[in-house]
Amino acid sequence: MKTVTIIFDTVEFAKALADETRQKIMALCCCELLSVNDIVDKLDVAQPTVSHHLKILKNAGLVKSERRGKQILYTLDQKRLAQGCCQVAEDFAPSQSVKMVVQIPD
Amino acid sequence: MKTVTIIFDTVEFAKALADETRQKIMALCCCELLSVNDIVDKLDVAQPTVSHHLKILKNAGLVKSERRGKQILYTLDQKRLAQGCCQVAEDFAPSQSVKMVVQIPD
DNA sequence: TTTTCATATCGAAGTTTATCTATACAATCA
DNA sequence: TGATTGTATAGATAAACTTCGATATGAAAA
Repeated sequence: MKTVTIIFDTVEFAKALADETRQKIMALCCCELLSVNDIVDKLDVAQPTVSHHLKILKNAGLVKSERRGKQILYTLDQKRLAQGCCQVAEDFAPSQSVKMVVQIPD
Repeated sequence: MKTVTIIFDTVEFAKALADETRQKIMALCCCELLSVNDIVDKLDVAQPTVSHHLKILKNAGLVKSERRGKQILYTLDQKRLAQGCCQVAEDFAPSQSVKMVVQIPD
């Protein structure tokens, strides 16, 4: 069985998650591509605030982005998020086996 | 199959994890009972700082404590930590199935 | 090219957080 | 009881973070 270990900075990972607005953004762009303004429209915060949070999520590797015309579309990297969760569990709860059970290939 | 859903405040959970000193404390008392001074001795921070972080971890449900004489022993609640990780993955990465595969009963 | 639209960056204000020293509290020991 | 030991709390300070308005940047449209 081949095992690939992903190196994660668990502090940066946790910090990226540790904000209510960021969690709302993550929930919004969890399963779809959204522009910055799409997110602004659905939250009660200003556009620079959303950009700021997206940057933090991006630096932590939790969102991917692509330009489409004038817009930049963001989406949550679910796989990476799940990997981060698994690593935290592995690092701190080794007696509890937490795994990504089913991973549907692209 | 009986399923028990644990209600977790994922923001509080992530905030509890989002500090380097707290992650060090978690790693230390992950698999054993340690007194506050045990932890102080192994880290380069003052005793009140350790108490402060233990309180945050306790409020998040991530550590359990018990008094033994003058000391108070702390240990990480691995199960709860693993549950928190699973819930974050479930909430934000529903396409990735993250489960506690094996859970050894007490 | 100029204008418009979408996003990023800057700088400031207010809040939260981490850390320390000093001190209070709680349990044991003499 | 009084002293000692271990932990928690209080208060202060500095750093980090969130948020905003203003503005810069970059791409597309006129």
